[in-house]
Amino acid sequence: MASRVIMHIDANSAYLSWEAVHRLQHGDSLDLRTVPSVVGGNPETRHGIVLTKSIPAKKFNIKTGETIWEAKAKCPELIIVPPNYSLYMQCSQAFGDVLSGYSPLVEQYSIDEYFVDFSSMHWIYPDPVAAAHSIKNRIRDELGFTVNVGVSSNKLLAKMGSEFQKPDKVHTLFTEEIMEKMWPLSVEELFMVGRATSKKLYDRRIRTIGELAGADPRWLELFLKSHGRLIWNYANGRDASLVRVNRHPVVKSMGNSTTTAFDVDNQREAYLVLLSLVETVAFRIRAAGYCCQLVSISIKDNDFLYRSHQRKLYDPTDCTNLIHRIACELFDELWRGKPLRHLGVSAADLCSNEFLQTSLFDEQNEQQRDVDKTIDSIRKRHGSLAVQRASFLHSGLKPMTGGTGEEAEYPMMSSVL
DNA sequence: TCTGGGGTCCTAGGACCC
DNA sequence: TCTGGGGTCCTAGGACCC
Repeated sequence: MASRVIMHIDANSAYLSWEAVHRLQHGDSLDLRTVPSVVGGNPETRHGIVLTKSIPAKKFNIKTGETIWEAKAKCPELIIVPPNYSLYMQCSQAFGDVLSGYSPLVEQYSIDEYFVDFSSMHWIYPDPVAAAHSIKNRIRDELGFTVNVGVSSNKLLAKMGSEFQKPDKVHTLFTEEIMEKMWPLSVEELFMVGRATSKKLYDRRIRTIGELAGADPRWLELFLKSHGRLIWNYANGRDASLVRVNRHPVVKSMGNSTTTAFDVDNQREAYLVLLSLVETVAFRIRAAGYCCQLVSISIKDNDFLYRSHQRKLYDPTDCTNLIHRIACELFDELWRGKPLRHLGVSAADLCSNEFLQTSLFDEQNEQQRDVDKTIDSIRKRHGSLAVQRASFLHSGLKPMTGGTGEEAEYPMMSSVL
């Protein structure tokens, strides 16, 4: 088999770059990328973390995921802009459209990352590195933001390559370069080695990707189970996964969650928050033509203790009221009275709603489904606030919580490339 | 002045059936 | 009265990704 050519294209500081480009296009004179700045939430509503940072902000040691407050302490003149997800969806789309002009084999991996398979393109683009530069420059010149491109023979190595020096760079990481370019890096730089795994590895004197690659995989499996074998293969640059073109978004679950602006300490308020989450979740599963057969809720108390509870359903459903009723029952079984800062609802075990059995004596009757359908169509036409439940009036809560504004057209990344 | 929100996959333990 | 295994399903929690 001819060797494969895979590219991974990653937008540099995606949210922040897109925000910067958008502002420049709308007459702003300041380019956010040139000053210490972050895209982040609002601390007043307890959403205050850094989502993306500019490169000058990185020089102040500001990290993604830390609080706005910590970031400000490191850099008082830091500029903070709130996220605008529907803008990011559009940028992401435009990004993908450029890539589709190069190869039909394009896979969106997340909002700011794509894989492109160039294996069969060698007679159009005989030099993959030149093609990578062309992609990088075209996106920069036409869309106004920069990307990193990793070029290799599989997805894992291409992805690792795109992480090297940023921004606006092309890097290769072919098999013969692994030893020199990848093995000296610390283990936590390897895809799928996070905090917990890197601690276990460090405890056992494995600090670099090279040391992991040289370890005995059977020994790794003793304390990391199957994950040990996975990261050992990755450390050795082995990955046979394919660029999944036209992959039908086989979504496994749809959920929404929210950190409330204040602690929720009574059942009535909790039910209302759950309702606003279920409104969004149920709307999304109906819009995608699904029914769910598993409802789960999660809570986080004011000590950040996280717990969840779920229930399998006998009849699949996409009905707002029914899902909400189940969520409330699950809540009563789960909650032990501690004030809560976060609630979530998720619908899983999705199936098509095409042949949904309608039983006559439950909440899933024809009328109920018609009501949901009607409300959905009004919301699609006039926005999510066009119809809202009376229970939210004067509640201080949003009638629909969660979601990004637009439906994402791609599946979320999975742990296996 | 604390610490988001969207996902996927894996594991361990218990229930239940044969 | 006291004892098998194997298989599947369900649930809770944890790890990872962006």
